[in-house]
Amino acid sequence: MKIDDEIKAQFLTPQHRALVNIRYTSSYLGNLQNNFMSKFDLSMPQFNILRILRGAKGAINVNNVKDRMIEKSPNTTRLMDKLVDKNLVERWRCDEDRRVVYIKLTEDGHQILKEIDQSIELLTITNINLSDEEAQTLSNLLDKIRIETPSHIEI
Amino acid sequence: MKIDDEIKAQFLTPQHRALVNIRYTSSYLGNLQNNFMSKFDLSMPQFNILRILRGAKGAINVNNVKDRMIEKSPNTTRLMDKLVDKNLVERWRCDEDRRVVYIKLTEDGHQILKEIDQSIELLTITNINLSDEEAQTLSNLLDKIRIETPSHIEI
DNA sequence: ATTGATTTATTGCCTTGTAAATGATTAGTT
DNA sequence: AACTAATCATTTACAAGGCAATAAATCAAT
Repeated sequence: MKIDDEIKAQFLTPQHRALVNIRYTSSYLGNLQNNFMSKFDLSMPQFNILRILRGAKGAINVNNVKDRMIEKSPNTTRLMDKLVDKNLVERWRCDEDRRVVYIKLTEDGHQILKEIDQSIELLTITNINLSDEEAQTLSNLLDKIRIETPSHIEI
Repeated sequence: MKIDDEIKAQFLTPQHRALVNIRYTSSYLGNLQNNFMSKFDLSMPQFNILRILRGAKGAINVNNVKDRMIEKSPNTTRLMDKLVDKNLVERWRCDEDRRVVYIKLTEDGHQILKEIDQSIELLTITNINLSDEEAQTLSNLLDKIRIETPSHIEI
């Protein structure tokens, strides 16, 4: 459905419509993702951490995980707490630098990733139904929005 | 910055990149909005409710407000709780149908909206730096994503 | 060697989003 | 009239994002 019909609002400009559309579509896609992940008793952010750890092929520290998610570190710690509770990851303090905490997948963690891989629907949470060209255009426009943020707004 | 540089991840397809970009840009824009609104001791969702009430030009019920935000009613109630605490809106139960709750702006509510209007930066939270054509293209692509969600995913 | 700054990770607190259950009221059906 | 269903709003419970503050360890510089 077009954004104008889904939200009972009149947009003053195409820019305004696009902005609301970004927020709305993002939330829509996030819901799809979480909905899918709930079958595995995971949230999408939790799944992301698991994937990052698998990609790392071994133990990495919390900062490395944080860098690969675009989130504030407090959240990373808390998400990992839950994965530890579920026995999907292991966490321990580094001996050389005792500020650092290492983290890696457990066997259970590897196992659940395998199960998720086997689910065909995984496609639907890492893909969208656009052609290569359309997807590229979309990414470029989004990049442009972030690049051209007015300088008087400090982030 | 391009999404590939902001997120230290390699994307397998343009579709995957676009999907992450939507989520990322949405969060980026949401932060800008909340950052701006914090000057008025408001969050963006709270501001949205105030604008909806102004648009309604009088008292409307909670369901009407909910319809204009694409959100679950529990949240609407809670957001309104906070606006009541700040004395920006008024709330009372309907006499004809005692299930219904009406809500409207107070004088303080009108006042704060005026202040926000006068702030030039408001432009930056309802606009993005794209041309009309670009914004239209973006909206069309986002609409398309939502339309073409695979049917085996129930939302 | 000690002080001060920086880094790493965590905790606390607040707001939002979502799902499920509940309460209260009204509408509809037999 | 009585029973059931539907509607409206709220409460409860939990997950997640964000900011600020903190603890602990390390680095750096005098």
